[in-house]
Amino acid sequence: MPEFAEVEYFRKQWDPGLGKTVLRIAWHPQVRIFRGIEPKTFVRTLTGARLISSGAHGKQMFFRLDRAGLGIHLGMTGRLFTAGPDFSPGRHDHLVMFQKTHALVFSDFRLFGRVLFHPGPDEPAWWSERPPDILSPQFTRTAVADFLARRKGTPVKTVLLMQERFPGVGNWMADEILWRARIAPTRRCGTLSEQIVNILWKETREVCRQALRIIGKNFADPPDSWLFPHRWEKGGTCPRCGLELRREPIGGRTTSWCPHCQS
DNA sequence: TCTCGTGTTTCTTG
DNA sequence: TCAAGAAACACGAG
Repeated sequence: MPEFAEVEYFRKQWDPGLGKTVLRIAWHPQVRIFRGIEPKTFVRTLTGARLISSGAHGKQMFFRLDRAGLGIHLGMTGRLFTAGPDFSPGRHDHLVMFQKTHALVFSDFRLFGRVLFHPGPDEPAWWSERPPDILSPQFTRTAVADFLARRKGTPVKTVLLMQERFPGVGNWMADEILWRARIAPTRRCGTLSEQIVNILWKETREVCRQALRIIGKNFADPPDSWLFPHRWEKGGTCPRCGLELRREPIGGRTTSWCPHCQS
């Protein structure tokens, strides 16, 4: 579920814990989302640490504590929420940080999520070396054009899912962007004209901007004028031309698009 | 019982 | 060395 705007929504769910100390943690150390983390250091460092701030970049979140950095990726089914201090963790609640007034919970039943841990107050490389945010001035049309030019033979849908250039774009956002830009998801990057690449760049930013406004705030669904509400409906139709949408796997992901509008 | 999936990593092939 | 595609991961929902 979580892409760009949803990640921002989940990041804020731990806001009630900002400025407060972690009294104890409960976790499932054997679960694969914690791979690479040394259990003793993890528990010792987090216990007694204070949550300072949080940030989201693409699908990656970063929680800064006064003596450690905690990275969370939600994978397919991860979510963050806040519960009362007497919260009792369920089977899929793999990390709970208990504070005096709240419990900060990371839950993920499919275990495609990932927790990254960095003991120490400095920024770890996996956070400081992130690529330019799509809504930042560094996300230029030239950068996008260069990236596509190096992947001439790849379907454009597949390229939009590459996090090193399009951080935060996931399956539904990629489909939404291509639908707006009227580009068929199967098109190879090498066949896109400069003008089409410019439209793609512009719509990428536009979908991110609007998703953040609509979904990032309170997890509201995008309006009927978007492809989003129609993409999973059986016999779903294009909100622009009314003809039936096509659904097929492209680059290993289920893709919904309008063969009439997109070419 | 069987298929599918709003993601990433790793392996294989070219 | 790099690009492209496919498999693997885990489990609930329909």
